Amino acid sequence: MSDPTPGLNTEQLGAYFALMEVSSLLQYAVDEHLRADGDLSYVQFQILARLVDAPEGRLRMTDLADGVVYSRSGLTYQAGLLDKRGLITRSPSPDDERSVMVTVTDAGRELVARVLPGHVDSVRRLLFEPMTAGDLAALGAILGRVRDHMRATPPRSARPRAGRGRTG
Amino acid sequence: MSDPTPGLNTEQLGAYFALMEVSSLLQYAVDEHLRADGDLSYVQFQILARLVDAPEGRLRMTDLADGVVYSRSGLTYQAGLLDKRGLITRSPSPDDERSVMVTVTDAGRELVARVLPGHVDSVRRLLFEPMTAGDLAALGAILGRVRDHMRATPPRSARPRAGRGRTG
DNA sequence: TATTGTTATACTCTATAACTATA
DNA sequence: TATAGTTATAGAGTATAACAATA
Repeated sequence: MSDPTPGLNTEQLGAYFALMEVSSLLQYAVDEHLRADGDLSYVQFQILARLVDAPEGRLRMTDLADGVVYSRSGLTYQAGLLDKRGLITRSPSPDDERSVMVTVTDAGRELVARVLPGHVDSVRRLLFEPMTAGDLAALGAILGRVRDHMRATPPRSARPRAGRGRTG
Repeated sequence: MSDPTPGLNTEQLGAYFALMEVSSLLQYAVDEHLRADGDLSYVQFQILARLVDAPEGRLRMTDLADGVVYSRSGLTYQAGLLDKRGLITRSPSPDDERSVMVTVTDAGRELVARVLPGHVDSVRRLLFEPMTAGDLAALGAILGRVRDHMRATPPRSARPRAGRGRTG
């Protein structure tokens, strides 16, 4: 990786490392906040945030698993934790008896509301503070394109969609 | 997060989400490869790569812990695994009897060499394929600046440097 | 006293596989 | 048969605290 980089030039290598370090530091900082402010992991926050954003505050387990990179059992585990804390409820779906509807409770909404300002504040301080308006536009455009590309690129060996990896 | 976003506008939110998703997908893909090609986790690869890059292929434990986001005990654990596999050796430092010098073995170097092409290839396919030369330059510049900013920004409550988090 | 590193330990998270039930 | 979800279980990883040795 010093010089004889087989395949990536210096500029690419720098961008790659910067990306990984930035996201890792950001992830770390955000996670720390969520834990301190609301005793939530990043994953748990994502689940709650998705529910808060969903119509009527509810989604099926499958829909949740589809967004959060996760195995089904992992989601069940996390949902169990959130359920135990009274932040969500789970009930059988009327449409499809196999499905489980997950619903945010008021307590869940309150927690998200309580935690969001600090979360957003970290992101602004760490990520956006050193950026110009032009940087923001460029970054958003580039990363948006990359994300679409990644979503469209099969993980080398095609895999079933739901649960982006290692589905049991 | 739907509309009444307290503090981040739509553009910022989009860039933030894109960044997190891109890095998460990339991390995931790269990790999968390292495991398949060399039975290495990303962290283990980072440790080996740093050693390969170091003069004479060796670093003190502290220097390693300083680069890889880690607690000391976590590094000891990982070093133990790499040691057991014959990829590194550990020996007391002649200078400072407290320190431990970690050295990559030939087997360690070979493994890194074997794994690197696939690693680099994933990164190119996923991250750089959809980017123009201009994109690359812009991304590198912006993220480089952000990284420097993050490194300089104390984690809200100042902390000792080594072991970027929760040092005992 | 501060620093370096290890150990013991407990805990969180994730994945796998087997299972139930509905479709 | 395929899909939705749970459970049991095992394994990887990480943090904390106590510790030993050296500075």
